[in-house]
Amino acid sequence: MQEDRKLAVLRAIVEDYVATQEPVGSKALVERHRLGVSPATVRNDMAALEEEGLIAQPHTSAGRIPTDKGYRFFVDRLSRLKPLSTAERRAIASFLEGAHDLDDVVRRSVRLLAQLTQQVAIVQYPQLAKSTVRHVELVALSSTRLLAVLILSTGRVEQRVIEIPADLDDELLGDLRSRTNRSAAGQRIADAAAALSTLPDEVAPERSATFSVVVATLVEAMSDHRSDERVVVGGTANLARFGDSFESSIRPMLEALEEHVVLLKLLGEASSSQVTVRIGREGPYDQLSSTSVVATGYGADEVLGSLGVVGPTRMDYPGSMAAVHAVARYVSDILDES
Amino acid sequence: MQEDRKLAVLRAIVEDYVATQEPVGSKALVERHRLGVSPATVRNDMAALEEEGLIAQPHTSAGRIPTDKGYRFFVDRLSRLKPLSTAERRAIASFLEGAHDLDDVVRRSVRLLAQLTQQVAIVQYPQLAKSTVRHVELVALSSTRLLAVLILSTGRVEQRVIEIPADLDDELLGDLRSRTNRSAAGQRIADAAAALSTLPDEVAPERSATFSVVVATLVEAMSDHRSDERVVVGGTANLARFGDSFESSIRPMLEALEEHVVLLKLLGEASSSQVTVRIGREGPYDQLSSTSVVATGYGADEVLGSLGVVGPTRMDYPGSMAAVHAVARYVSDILDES
DNA sequence: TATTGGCACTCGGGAACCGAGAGTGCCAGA
DNA sequence: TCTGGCACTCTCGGTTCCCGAGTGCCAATA
Repeated sequence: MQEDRKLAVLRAIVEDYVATQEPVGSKALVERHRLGVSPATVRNDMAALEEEGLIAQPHTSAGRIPTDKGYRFFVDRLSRLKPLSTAERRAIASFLEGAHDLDDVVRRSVRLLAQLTQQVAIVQYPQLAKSTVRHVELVALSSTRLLAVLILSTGRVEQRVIEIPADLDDELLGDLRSRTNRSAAGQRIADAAAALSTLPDEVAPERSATFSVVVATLVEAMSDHRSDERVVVGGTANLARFGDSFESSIRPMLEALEEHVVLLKLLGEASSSQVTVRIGREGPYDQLSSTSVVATGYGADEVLGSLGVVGPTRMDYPGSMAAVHAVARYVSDILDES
Repeated sequence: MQEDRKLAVLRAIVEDYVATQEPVGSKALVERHRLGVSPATVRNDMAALEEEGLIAQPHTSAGRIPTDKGYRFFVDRLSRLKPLSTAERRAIASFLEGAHDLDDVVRRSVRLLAQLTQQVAIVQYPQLAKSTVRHVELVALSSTRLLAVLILSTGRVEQRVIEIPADLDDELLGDLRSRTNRSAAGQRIADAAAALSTLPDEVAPERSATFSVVVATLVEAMSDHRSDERVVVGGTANLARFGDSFESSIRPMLEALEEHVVLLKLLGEASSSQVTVRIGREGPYDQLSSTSVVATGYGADEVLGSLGVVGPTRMDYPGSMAAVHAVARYVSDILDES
């Protein structure tokens, strides 16, 4: 038995099953793919593949379907790179071009990814910790209330309303503005927080309290881990195309999609800038046993956040990986230049 | 035949059907509700109600289910106000309390609404047109690029990157800042846009071009209708509880939920501050023939945006209406005070 | 006149049944 | 090592059949 033909059979099974969503039999296989051997031979190969746990049959008189392990093998060793068509590239570029806002970029990316892959797309907002502070703006709301706006390099904007223990006047406000900006602007979040913390000690005693409150709020905003949980989900309607059983597949997906923390974990496993794939039960989530995640990090120099798609294990891995990769690159570029 | 008993029967049918999701028969009805009459009598009433088109039977040997018209009647005339429990009120308050951001408020509201009603919740961002400008901030990115940040009273923040036709220096930047703020700050969006438009004519000729570009971008940002389409959806997982047929009910819902424009239309029909209900085919959307929308506007003095829930026609109207109403009030309060 | 018990009738849905067809494993021969 | 042949297995779709819930109608009754 030839080893490479056996692998060709595995590849053919994966491709056919992904395309048709039906168990594929030996006869259909030799007809569709020019394997140059008879169905009986293929059957032998299949038996061997099943022995190795790469494929399985749902019931005795049915064709074979790939197992998680089979998909994994396919992804790691068999899948050929599927370059995007120029039309697709153009679509990506033009789709993301008009974005003038971080929110815009994120929302468009999700949409785009969902459309390209025909699956559920997830995009995480750039993580706070990876940003630098671009500007701190303080706007007086009343004589004792202040709106602090934190503008970050990634385009994120955080705001907080602050109650001030003293009456605001223009001079105090100006002082707050210039000192906070001098400490924070241009710094990475962590450094900015550190620099800000020393501010209250550096000003006149009667202003120390006010500075303390403002600085505390800013620092809190900078280290708010909850806002790192921000993700956007799109293409949920593609769940409908799964054709899969509702109970076993779609319901848990919907539930997981609501749980942003779970999603982040799914994405987060893939925080490098390489495209990573989680297949079926490979993760710790039992309910998602029949779904796979294709994800990657984005960001020009360092990884700012992750994005990816979620779909049934039976999905077009090469296509999804290519799309995820391409979108991540475009997003990285956009964030870098703005 | 007593008219009011007939209506009691209708109410009982609606309540039972909503609770059990199964056609309700005459016998079950007299057992569960103390109607004080025999099943036969109820059957007569049912026949009359069916005659009037308020209920129907899915097939001959089944119980009755309410028609859209029946639900409408129930909502308009029969439903008793269902005040929220104090526990629920407390939950709302504490849930929304910690929000320090418009984004936060919106996201928490969706979640809350979805949780309270066990349905899909939709919250629209406050409309731009209804806001006033709180502050315009301009941050230099490089010597020819500028980040404009528009801070609005509702807490919305819009930003744009602007290419400047001249070199930026601190003095020019200061001039831009003070003039734009003098024109725009405190004004309603429409007025601010108008006031800004005259700016380029008021400055020294060599600055006019720069002012033009900045003003144009600001005005564009203020009148960007696309960003009025912003809505957030939550509780999609509750779709799974419909138990309803997937194809006929859930798929179109998922598709509609992706189409934010459609959602806005659904909400928008209800732009007053009263809770309005759209039942089944009452809207122009054929695919959503078996879903209802309970929505209302929020905002303290005027309506800033809408929020509501979407669910199967067979839903708990009194409960949903109460929840929508309550959440809208809380959101209004929060937006008002911040 | 409104209500009620009785009764025949309808019809959906689940259980049981059955046959066709796809696919397999195995074996003997090339 | 591959292939053709063959007996075997099991799912799936269609059909039939029966049970029971629920109805409509009617005659009797308060």
